[in-house]
Amino acid sequence: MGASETATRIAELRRRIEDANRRYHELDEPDITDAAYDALVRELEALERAHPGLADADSPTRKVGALPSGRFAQVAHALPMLSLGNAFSDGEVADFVRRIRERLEREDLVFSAEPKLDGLAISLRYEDGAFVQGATRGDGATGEDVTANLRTISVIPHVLDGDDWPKVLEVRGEVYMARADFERWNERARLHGGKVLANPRNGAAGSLRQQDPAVTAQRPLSFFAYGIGQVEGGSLPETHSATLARLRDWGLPVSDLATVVHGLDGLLAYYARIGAARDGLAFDIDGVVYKLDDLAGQREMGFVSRAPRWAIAHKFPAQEQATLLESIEVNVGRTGAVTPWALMRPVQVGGVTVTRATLHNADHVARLDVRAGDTVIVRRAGDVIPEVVQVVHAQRPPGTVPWSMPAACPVCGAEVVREEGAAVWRCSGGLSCPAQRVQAVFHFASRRAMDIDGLGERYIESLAESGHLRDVSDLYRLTLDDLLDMKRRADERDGTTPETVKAGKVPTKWADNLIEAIDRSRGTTLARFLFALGIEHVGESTAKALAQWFGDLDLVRHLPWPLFKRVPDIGGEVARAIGHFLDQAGNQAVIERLLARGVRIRDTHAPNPLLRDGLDLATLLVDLEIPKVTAVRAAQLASAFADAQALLDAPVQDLAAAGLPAETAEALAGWLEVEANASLLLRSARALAELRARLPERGEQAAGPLEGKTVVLTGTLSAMGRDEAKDKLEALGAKTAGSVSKKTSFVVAGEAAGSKLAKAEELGIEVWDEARLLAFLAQHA
DNA sequence: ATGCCTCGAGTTCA
DNA sequence: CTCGAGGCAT
Repeated sequence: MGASETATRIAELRRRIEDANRRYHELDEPDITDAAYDALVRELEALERAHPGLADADSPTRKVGALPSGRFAQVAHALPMLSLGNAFSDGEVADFVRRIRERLEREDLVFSAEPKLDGLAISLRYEDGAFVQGATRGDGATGEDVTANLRTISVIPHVLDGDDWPKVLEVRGEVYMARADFERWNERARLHGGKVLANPRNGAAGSLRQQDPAVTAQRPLSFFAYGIGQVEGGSLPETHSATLARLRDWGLPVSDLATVVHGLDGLLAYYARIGAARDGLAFDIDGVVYKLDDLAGQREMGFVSRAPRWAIAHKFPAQEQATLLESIEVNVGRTGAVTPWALMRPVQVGGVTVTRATLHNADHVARLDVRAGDTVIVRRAGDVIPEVVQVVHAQRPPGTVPWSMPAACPVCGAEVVREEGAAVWRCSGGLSCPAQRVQAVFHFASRRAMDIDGLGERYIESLAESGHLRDVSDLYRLTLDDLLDMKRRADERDGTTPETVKAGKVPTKWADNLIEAIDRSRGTTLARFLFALGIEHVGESTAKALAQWFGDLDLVRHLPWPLFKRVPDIGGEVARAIGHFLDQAGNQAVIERLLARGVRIRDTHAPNPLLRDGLDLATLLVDLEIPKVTAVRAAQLASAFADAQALLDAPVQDLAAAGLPAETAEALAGWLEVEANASLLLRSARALAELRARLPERGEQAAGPLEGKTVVLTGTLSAMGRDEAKDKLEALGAKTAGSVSKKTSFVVAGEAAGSKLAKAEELGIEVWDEARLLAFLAQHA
């Protein structure tokens, strides 16, 4: 970089940092992430160090934070509130420790370590044990008087406990909003139209800045004390840790994660420990803070311009980062759902490189107002999946255009349509769309469906392109040659042909394995088979229910849709979707071919005798969803007519004679006149009779020990996988659910159980550890 | 009609 | 995991 370029860069950095300061402190609307801000400051500091001639007394590196906004009275801090230097790596922490060791000429250093809350730094002034004034940090020397607002925070004592406090005591600490409080607040705000807060930090800052303390009082704010400022007329202990203990004695909240550690190893171990616990903490933190514990040492170390030399903030890798959104593409899913996703310039977030993130649906894109060319903020929240949180509107380049859903499917060109009132847009191409076909096969082969190991999306695509795979039944007639041909094409297409293949050596082991995996999948269960078909609304759980209640593929595949409503948790929508799927000749043909090519269902059994209760004409009439025909009317009809045929043959006046109001009789007659309705009624009645005939006597089925129990699994089990545990519990009659509610019988918690365990404790639901589960399984094996 | 509670579907990276 | 939406009890 030349001298003039350096000067330009320095000016640019100063301008951007000042702008960010203004937004952060005065507007409570940060437009860049903390990590990006830190990076700017560090770059500027480095340049200024390297080019002392370009230093400037007005540079933001010489100030701490921005000037107060002026809406509150100003308060000069008796002792300045300083910020901390940052460390982003173990090396920087080691440098920090080394600097202290060298200056103090001491080997064994004792530090006080504590989490660094993501909130708002404030100072509380107590005189004669009474809270008299509270102020924000402001620029470090002068802050804003927010005493009235701070008084509304219940954990801040108005009067200190005990009587051994100094006459004047300034307590430094952080006002924050706990995550659960933040969530609860926003939930209510969305429901009842209050102010929705962007994140806990902004929530805390904004709440403390209210002109009306009554508004602040509504906000769920908390506080932790972490240090002291001015002290007069009394003395405090000579170590930081003892000072914290004293503050706690006086009734001030101090984080119980604050502790004393020894040397560099102690610091790094603390960092690792808090980092591991981070997601489970009740509040957001962005790092940990280390302070030399003895005050004599602190005094000896002193300060550099804007921070103490005896303390440092060790930051966690950012979980939020800004990056450039290069384009918005769309994906076509198994059901034809067209979902937009963001393609971004690679960025490190929470330790992994993120390049893509889902944008869910068109409404979501519109809500975020995100466009190609935007700078966006990406987050990896508690889980792994990255998410675009926010657009930095201030950094939008000119000439961007709002994104819109393409009118045609990018894969097959069919029209993209949206159902009335629905959120998702779908490709109308159905199975003639190659993308939907590929996804359908991928789903069929997936682990929870037919479990064909080794059949990935890339292979399926290639098989479909070359015409070897038109539908899932073709899987069962693939030959070794088909697979080798497919692989050759795929490698050519992607330019991934291995050198060994070019040299004439064609590996076939993988193909043998795949053929074997396909063959193994021929023996399957009814639940897996039904799930694998990919019927709309039929996921794993509904497929299991269908299998359990009907027990036989031949029965299921010829059942008219109203009969499916006899299964608990299947209503009109789902029943119709199943019926619609089965009504299509093409789908029946696929099932036929699957069976012809060797797929065998191994757990066929008689229908569940509990079905008996709903297998009558009255229930059928309700299930058919005939306009105006309620349960009461259906019962009247069922007792007045011998069977469905009799009902069908009845003239309107007979219907009325059965006790129906004229309006209902007419609606029913009109419905019966439609040919399709009449035949559905007859088909359903026949199916009902057949199903009835197949029902076994209501006998005492071997009820499992967990019959009627709903179990939720969470965390990692060591002795078995989650799926295995799930199967075993279900074999004993339990129902396994994905989330904890008051209906949950008990929760099995493995290692590192998270929110579900917390929820269980909150609801007072029984929790089993792995040992208890194993013991139970062993006992009932 | 309203408010749980579940299920289904789509999704990321190593 | 998170959203949206279906099922069902109230």
